[in-house]
Amino acid sequence: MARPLSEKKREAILASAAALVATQGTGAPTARIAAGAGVAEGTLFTYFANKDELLNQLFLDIEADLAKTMLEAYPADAEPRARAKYLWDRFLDWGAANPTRRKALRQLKVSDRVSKESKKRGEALFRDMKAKLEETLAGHVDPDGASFYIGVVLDGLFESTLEAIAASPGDHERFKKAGFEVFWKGIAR
Amino acid sequence: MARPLSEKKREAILASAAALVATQGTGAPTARIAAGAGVAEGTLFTYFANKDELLNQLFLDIEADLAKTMLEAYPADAEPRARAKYLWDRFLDWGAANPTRRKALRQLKVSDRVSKESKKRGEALFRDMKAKLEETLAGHVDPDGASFYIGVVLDGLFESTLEAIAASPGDHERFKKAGFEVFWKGIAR
Amino acid sequence: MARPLSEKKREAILASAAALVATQGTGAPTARIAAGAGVAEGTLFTYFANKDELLNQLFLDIEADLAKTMLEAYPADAEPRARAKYLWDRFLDWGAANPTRRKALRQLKVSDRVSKESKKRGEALFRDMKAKLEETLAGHVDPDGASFYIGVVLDGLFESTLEAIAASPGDHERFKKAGFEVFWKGIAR
Amino acid sequence: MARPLSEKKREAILASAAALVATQGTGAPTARIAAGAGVAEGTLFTYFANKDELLNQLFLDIEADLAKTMLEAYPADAEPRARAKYLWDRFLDWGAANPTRRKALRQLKVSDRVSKESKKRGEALFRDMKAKLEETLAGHVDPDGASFYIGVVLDGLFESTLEAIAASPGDHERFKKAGFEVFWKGIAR
DNA sequence: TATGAATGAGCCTTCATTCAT
DNA sequence: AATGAATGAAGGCTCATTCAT
Repeated sequence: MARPLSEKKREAILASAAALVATQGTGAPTARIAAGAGVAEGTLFTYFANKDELLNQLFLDIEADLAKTMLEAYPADAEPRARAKYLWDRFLDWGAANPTRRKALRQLKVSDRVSKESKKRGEALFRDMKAKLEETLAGHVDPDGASFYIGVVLDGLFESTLEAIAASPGDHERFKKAGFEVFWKGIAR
Repeated sequence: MARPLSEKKREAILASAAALVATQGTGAPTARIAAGAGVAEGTLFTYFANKDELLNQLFLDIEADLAKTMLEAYPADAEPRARAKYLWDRFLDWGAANPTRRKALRQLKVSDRVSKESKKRGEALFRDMKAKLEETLAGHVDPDGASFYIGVVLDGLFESTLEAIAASPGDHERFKKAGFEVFWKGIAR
Repeated sequence: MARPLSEKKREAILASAAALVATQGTGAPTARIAAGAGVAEGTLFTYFANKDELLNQLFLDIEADLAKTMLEAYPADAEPRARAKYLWDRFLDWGAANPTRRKALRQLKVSDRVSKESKKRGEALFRDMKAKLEETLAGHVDPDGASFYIGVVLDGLFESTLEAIAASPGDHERFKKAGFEVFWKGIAR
Repeated sequence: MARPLSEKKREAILASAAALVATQGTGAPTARIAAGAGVAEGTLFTYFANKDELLNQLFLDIEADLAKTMLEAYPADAEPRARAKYLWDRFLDWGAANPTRRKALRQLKVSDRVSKESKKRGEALFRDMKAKLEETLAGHVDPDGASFYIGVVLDGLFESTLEAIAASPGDHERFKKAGFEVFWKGIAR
């Protein structure tokens, strides 16, 4: 190989794809994605075999980013509520700080161009976190349906709360706090 | 009139659109939608001026269906918890009974081809129901942020619970009940 | 036949066709022509077998109108110049009074949807007039190429002069007079 | 650059467009134009943003060609009649030599797909020529309405004469000469 | 490797014409 | 005869992907 693939370009393409998928959905043209990344149309295909691969990689890239963010500096020794609150806050702050990636993720989640395989790999990234959370909540939750609460409810509340924050940014802190309360009280035994 | 526009055909087109949008998103070809409805390609455009109008009408059609379902036979005289439970159950049963329309709605909600105007009109359909719910909950919820709880949280929990039911239909009743508990406890004062 | 074809409707269709062909060319949709005539889309086809026939009939209709206008009240006994001037003036006044039909005619003349047969029949309508004109000019024109002068030059000057009048209506009379002078002097022996 | 836009292809597309517009008008399908130029359907749109732009460029291309032809080797020192005759002959010879482009021009002139802006730019190409002609004719024409004579009459006679030549090619030289005589005598003071 | 012109399948939409009412 | 919904071929244009440079 004369020149190795440039990681910088790969990232630029993913970033451009995120921005366009966020606003236009998966129908965003590869030509426009390439232009947004400052590379030629054809170059996109030296980094991603085809559009579907780009979309799947983008999905995994965002999921990995989110998962990494959530587990960073996790206060393993704090009391349960504080640990849960920590995850919740990280979650929310990431969403508020990355509106584009969050919107792109929302589109990718409903697209059948993201394969089941990718979705499974995406979930796997959160497995560790979920395990930690389950541990944390062991003494707190209503045991009837614990995994349902954790996986699904949290996700739903997260999405909704971010939506509310996006619509009314001034209430960021208030919604963040209130949302957690709903979660905490809702799952209580 | 030579031949009146057939309500049956209009509905067939909307049904076909729902089915295809559910699986392929708003990129589903009009030709395929027409074929699915058993009409000629051109006929679609005598019922809907263009694809965007079809998509917007589909959105409103589904929202109206859902709103109507929820308010039918509302037990205005029951005690608060029962009234809230009634809405929750209707919501969920509709979703479980109409997986295609629900998936289509999910796609339409993240599409920018559905206009803000349509989204506003969609919300209006639920205004009455939300008013009823707020009344119902007046004595129960934490007054700090009641509207946030009701509008957003309910929606998020609903979506998540349906997702969970879709993934594991056997747990329909269990998830339905558990989801409501989260909601009810979560928002309690 | 239950009801005979209505001459009034036929004319309305031709008038609407003239207006639309004038501005949009022969690509004007039959549906729009029908609407402009106040009849249903399908009705157009009970009066004209198809679009080409409509276009050809329109062509002949306009040519016949023009031919008739020119020969009405022809001063057969006046002196040559006056007779020629008479034709010229009629020609021009018709054009100025019927800008829509004139523009439509211009479009139809360059369209291959008007058959050669129709064009021949159109010319035939002017044969008589041309004969009269040739007689009139017999003593005046340069005999070398008389028919060329009469048919072609007159037409060209006519078209150009009308164009000039359309662009600057205030100069109607001036252009009418000047145009004739060019013709008269130009063809002089 | 990967592959520069090929001037040869651009010209092939324009030539194919001229041929098809000449016979079928501006309704000629882009697919057929592309095929006639030996390129893929899509390629046409890398050279021209859309059909209207192709049509406008074609119009300007032909006008520029004609304008250039007329001013080449202009005998600025000859006597007035000779200079006028020179322009007339060039005009006519171009038309006779380029029947396709002339017919296409005729279609484009009556089409509303050629913008006013393009028509204005087309006229500008002849401004210089017209100025030269006016100078030439200064001592010859009837001063009352000189610009009317020159701009409009010449154009009309030109068009008519070419039409006559096209219909009867054997008379080319005769019509060329006769047409000029009409012009020269017609505009004389 | 990077570029962007070239390709042609596929999409949305229009429209002349037919036909049920 | 009149209507206008129904039809499907055709048109303009987009776009993922290929490939010459």
